[in-house]
Amino acid sequence: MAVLEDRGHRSTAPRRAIIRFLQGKQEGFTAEEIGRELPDVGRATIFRTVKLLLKAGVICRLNLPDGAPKYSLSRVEHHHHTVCVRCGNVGEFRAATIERLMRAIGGDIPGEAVGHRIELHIICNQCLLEADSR
Amino acid sequence: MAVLEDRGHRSTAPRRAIIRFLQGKQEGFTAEEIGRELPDVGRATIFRTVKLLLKAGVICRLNLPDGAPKYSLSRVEHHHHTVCVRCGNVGEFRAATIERLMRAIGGDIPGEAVGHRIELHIICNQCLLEADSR
DNA sequence: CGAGATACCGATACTCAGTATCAATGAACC
DNA sequence: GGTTCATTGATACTGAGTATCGGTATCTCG
Ligand SMILES: [Zn+2]
Ligand SMILES: [Zn+2]
Ligand SMILES: [Zn+2]
Ligand SMILES: [Zn+2]
Repeated sequence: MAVLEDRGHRSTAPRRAIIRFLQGKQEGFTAEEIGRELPDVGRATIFRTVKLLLKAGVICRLNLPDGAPKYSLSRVEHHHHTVCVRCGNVGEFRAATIERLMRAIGGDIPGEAVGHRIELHIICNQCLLEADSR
Repeated sequence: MAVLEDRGHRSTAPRRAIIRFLQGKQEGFTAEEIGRELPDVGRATIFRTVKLLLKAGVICRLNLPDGAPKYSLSRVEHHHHTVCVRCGNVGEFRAATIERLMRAIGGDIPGEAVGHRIELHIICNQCLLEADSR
């Protein structure tokens, strides 16, 4: 995980700490959450590093309808997100059919298509279970 | 456009002003933009009314990667947005194929699909023209 | 290794979108 | 017209993110 070095950035203790932290995380996390777990790292540095990692494509940001944006390790190249509307947990999915369809729609629309972003809103299995058992 | 009255809200001067303003708008607009055009309406009231109109389905919010969220009159029932990555202008589109596909994908994914949100990132014709003429 | 250039750091103060509070107002209903 | 209570605007606040800046650590090169 020498993404930053590869891009000409320095390897520093705060950056290593942040990268190590988010490698462990399976779910999405907020910037504030990183700060809580790494109290020795300054707030500004957290936002700076998150921005670097975004640009490097290591993580992706998810702007949810309310609440702070969530970040998540991006495990595969191009992908989209599932978001549980109850608990806010974030997952990833990929579907070649979508990509093909979005390319087709891009052709039908005035202007030049350059990308897209898709969110699938779900109620995750865990939340379904909790709802049942109540 | 008696959306608010229909939902049991009162018809007040600020609310009428805001609704009149955004009926004229073809493109997306920000909350701050409303305030600039309606300086007599208090800031809090603008946000309050925007929230009401969101809940009523009259407008929709678009959380762009950076910058303030944009709102736009929602002209048709269920739709998705095109966003120009240069100028930020917002459009709407609909495609039955997408809806069918998203339903199918929802079935393949753990949890219960309850909705989705799709953004098509484009460079709009106007921005393409400007780029050419330079 | 040692020195110099400079990227990076944390603390702090700031911006900007949105929200809570609250006294005053004015719709709605009779 | 009078009562009620939703709504208003001013103001103060929150919370995410950014600018600034003096000090520090990393890199590079000799
Ligand atoms: Zn992702
Ligand atoms: Zn895609
Ligand atoms: Zn819309
Ligand atoms: Zn454009």
